[in-house]
Amino acid sequence: MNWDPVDMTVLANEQVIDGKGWRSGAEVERRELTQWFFRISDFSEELLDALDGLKDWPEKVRLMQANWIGKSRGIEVPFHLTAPVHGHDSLICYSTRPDTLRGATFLAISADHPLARALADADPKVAAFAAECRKVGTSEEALEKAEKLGMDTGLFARHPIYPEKKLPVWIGNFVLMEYGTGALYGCPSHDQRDLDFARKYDLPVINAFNMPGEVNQIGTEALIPAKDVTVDYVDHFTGIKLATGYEAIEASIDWMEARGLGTGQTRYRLRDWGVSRQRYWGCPIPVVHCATCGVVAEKKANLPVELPYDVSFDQPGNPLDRHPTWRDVPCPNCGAPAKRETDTMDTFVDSSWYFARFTAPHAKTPTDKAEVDYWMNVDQYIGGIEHAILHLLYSRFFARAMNISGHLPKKAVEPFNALFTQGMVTHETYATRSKDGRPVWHTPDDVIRTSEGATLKDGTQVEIGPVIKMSKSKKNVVDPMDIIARYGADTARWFVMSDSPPERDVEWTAAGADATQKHLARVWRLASEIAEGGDPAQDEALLKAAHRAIADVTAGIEGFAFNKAVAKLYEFTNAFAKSGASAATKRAAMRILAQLMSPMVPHLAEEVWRIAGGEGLVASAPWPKADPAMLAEDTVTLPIQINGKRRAEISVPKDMPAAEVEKIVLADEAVAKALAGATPKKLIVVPGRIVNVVL
RNA sequence: GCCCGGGUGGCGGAAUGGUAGACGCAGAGGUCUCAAACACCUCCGGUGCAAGCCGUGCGGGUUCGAGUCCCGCCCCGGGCACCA
Repeated sequence: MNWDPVDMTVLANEQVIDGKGWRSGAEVERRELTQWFFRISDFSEELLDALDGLKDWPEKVRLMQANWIGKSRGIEVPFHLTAPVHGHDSLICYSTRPDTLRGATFLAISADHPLARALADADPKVAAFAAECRKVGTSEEALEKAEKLGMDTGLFARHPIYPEKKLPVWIGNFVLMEYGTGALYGCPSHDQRDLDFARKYDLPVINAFNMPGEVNQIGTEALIPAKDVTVDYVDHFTGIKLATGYEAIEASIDWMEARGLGTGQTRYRLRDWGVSRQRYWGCPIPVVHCATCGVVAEKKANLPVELPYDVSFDQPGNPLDRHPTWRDVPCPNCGAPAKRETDTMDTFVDSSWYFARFTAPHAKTPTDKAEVDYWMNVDQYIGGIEHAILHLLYSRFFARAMNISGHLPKKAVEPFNALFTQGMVTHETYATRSKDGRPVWHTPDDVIRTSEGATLKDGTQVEIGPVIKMSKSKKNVVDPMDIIARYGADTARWFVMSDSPPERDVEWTAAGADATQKHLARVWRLASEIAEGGDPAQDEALLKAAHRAIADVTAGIEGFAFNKAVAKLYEFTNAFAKSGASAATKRAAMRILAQLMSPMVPHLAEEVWRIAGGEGLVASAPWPKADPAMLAEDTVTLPIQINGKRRAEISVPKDMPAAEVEKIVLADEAVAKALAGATPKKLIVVPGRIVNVVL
């Protein structure tokens, strides 16, 4: 945990700025606490495998989750110390690249490794270095970006394959106790981090392989080809010469296992889910600590344990720790005075199953069997991309756990059938400064923005900040109610849908809302002004446009491409406005337009539907179906390219044979001119698409 | 640092490897009007009198043809396990 030694409190990663506490400014330390975990790691393989079945999830989200779970094939190799130290006679190193063992030139252990701790107890210099290591925050980002530091322990271990080689043992701040075994062997030639470390501390660099036909001199860049690339191994212990990384890794594991030098392992990067929070806001952990019985689960009859209401937040730390009447309870087992667990659960716990609770929000039990059976799964889940990993992975885990505990049916272990990740709405930020220099944020409503800058209404200058996602804390929010109040809900909805694809971030602007209203007024006018008479010869063209619109708008809506659906509605409206078709056909076309618009502008659509002669409500009319016969085109326009550049175009019947198209192309003026009597080298006709003449 | 996205006119954006810029906004010109508003029409990537040339973040490559595929970069955003 991040520990603020001045405020005596645990800090979130977000509250650690440049290694210092956000309030106290004190240097933050990494501390270990006894904590509660959910054993999500038991589900690593299952959560990974099941990703393949999530057909209606974005590929990128499945990829991110797969990488997060991080399945890897590797080996545990004991390196024997030249002499036992503090009861340790070997260091077990984990590596995913056992094929590079030849290049191992040092060992590195985490500052939290048992051996490092034993050394620290005995040597203040090691203790000081370990303390230095712990000053780096707990986030993976902080650890990765921190300068790589090491301390030579003076110990040596023998190389398991080349026992004459003695490798120095270092403590490294980049070695994580949480991953692998907390110890690794450094192979600088084929790992950038190891190489940086080796160059810094002047450790040897030995190639385990070269690119075929080369002898690679390693400078400051490690040689790291992809694992499916064939490389040339140097004196490999298995006898392998040319092999891919994958082949050599498997051969190396087999070879090591056969000689009892190591054990093949399948590991996952996914760590258990630490749910303990030293805070008030979170679900209490229903556990009591008893001096005689130990850790005891609260009785079912006493569940749920509720948070106390009379709490004060006037000092840092967890108010539950300072709340005796809530904290001090009898042991559920023996009845002796005992203490409640005062850690609460991560609020991700709540978001991991709220959708299941929503199926029976008043049930006395977490879920109601009949209701979850009926309502689950979620057909379409919509959320921001920032939830791609944590929330969505925890929910998948939780659903499995709830299935095992009988709270969810088997069908709901993947709770979200389809996922759509929408982008974020962003806006500039506006700030003035308080007396002590801290920013005071202002909402866009209170700011007068010109091309030169921005001021408050009283003329005070305002700093313009970056365009970032709308958030209450930065006050860069715009209330959609303002647009609704000014233009009505139909215009507001159409406007919001019309421009940006929903998966993309959008910088909010109200510019264009006026134009949207004009367009909707135009539709209303077109519907009201359908005059009797008209030319039946134009009916077919209008109906074709209508069916084209049905097909395109439907595809747009189903594909979450609302902006494209709106564009097609504009096209159809324009075609309608130009059409001189008969009144009956125009009314039929207008009814189709009303239906297609109804998801976005339901109120207007009902009115238009009515005046165009629609029966009942447009909302209850069945969605129109495009007639394939109406979508077919008889002639197509083919662009003609000469050497890949568009030079002319011809209009031909849709299924004209390629040979006939060729004749027409060769007779074309522009082509004849370019050819100047010669025959083309190549003539490519892509039916219905394009023609390319290669000279 | 690592993983995942994205980068196309003045702007939002469109484009199964096949006419780059659909559709909309903004802008320019015009018709109507005493005038304006509304509405309607035309133009609208850059450059050039024109033919043409250039153009989808940058540099290479594959292909008859690349915004789209491949390799190497740059920039922006999301995530990195205690922001949720």
